[in-house]
Amino acid sequence: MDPFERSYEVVRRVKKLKDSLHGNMSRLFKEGNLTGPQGMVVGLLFRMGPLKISELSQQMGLSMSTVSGILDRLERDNIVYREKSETDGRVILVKITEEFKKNSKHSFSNMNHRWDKILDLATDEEIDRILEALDILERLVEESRNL
Amino acid sequence: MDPFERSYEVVRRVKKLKDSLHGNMSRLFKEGNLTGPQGMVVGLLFRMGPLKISELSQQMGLSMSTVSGILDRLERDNIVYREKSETDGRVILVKITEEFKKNSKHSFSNMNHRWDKILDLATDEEIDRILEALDILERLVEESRNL
DNA sequence: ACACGAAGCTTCGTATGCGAAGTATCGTAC
DNA sequence: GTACGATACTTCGCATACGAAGCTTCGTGT
Repeated sequence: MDPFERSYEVVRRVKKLKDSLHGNMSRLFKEGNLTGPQGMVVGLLFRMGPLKISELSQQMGLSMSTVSGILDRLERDNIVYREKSETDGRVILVKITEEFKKNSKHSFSNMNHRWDKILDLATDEEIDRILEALDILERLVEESRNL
Repeated sequence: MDPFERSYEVVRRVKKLKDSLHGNMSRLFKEGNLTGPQGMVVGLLFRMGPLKISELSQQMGLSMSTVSGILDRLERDNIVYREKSETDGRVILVKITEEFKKNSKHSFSNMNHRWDKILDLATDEEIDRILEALDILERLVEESRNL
């Protein structure tokens, strides 16, 4: 395989992998009429309690402006709401509405549980190999930035 | 690490990796005022000659509707153009404009060359480990679809 | 007190990205 | 030769996604 093909092959596979993970997540959350990112927000809030926008942004690896848009739609559908922090007027705390909490806590934790299972299918050794390979790839991409 | 953390860790890392690759590509192409996907289209056309929309779609792992939009913008900027196939009226052939070819062929092949180099930094053994890990992950995601 | 940079969000413009529905053309069965 | 399913694209509606610019609030220095 020449370098061109090899590079594209890896990029394609990484993309496909990310798509599969994303698609998997989306499919899980779809039962609750949530998209992947929306489900991730709600999952984080269920698990960690109220979060700042910046914390959500950091946890999800997305820019604040993107998170802001996702929250707009979640708020529109009455799933979460924004609340100004009392201690710092700049900060917005995102919380799950009581209504959604009441209606969806059970089914949602169920979804999350199934999501957790995804990697349970792997042996510890396989997990190690995966993380190692991700390390290598990350390093390569990092190094290549200086070419 | 509990299962939740482990799953999210892998997802985050895969996403970060895909972002790095994508960002790297975008940075390279930015010199020619092209976004990542746009650069990929032009790169494929330079390398393989005129292509059908469906072929581009398949090569890039994107839906036809997405490719169609990318082509709209490339056409707007006079970088590529659509041409109806003579043998099959349904088929559209995408070609690079002479203008862009003349102005950008050199710098573009330069970009592509640097892109090729990204994985040259890896040893063959590392490449093998990467592809193996990607295999494992793909298999896991595939299997977990039936949970 | 007040000026002023920094921090936290939102808004805006643009580019992806997808699936569903629509359009045009091709092949084929009849 | 014509009806009709299949194929190749486009269009539409929506949800991400980002960076740049704007707004408000906080801290700090004076």
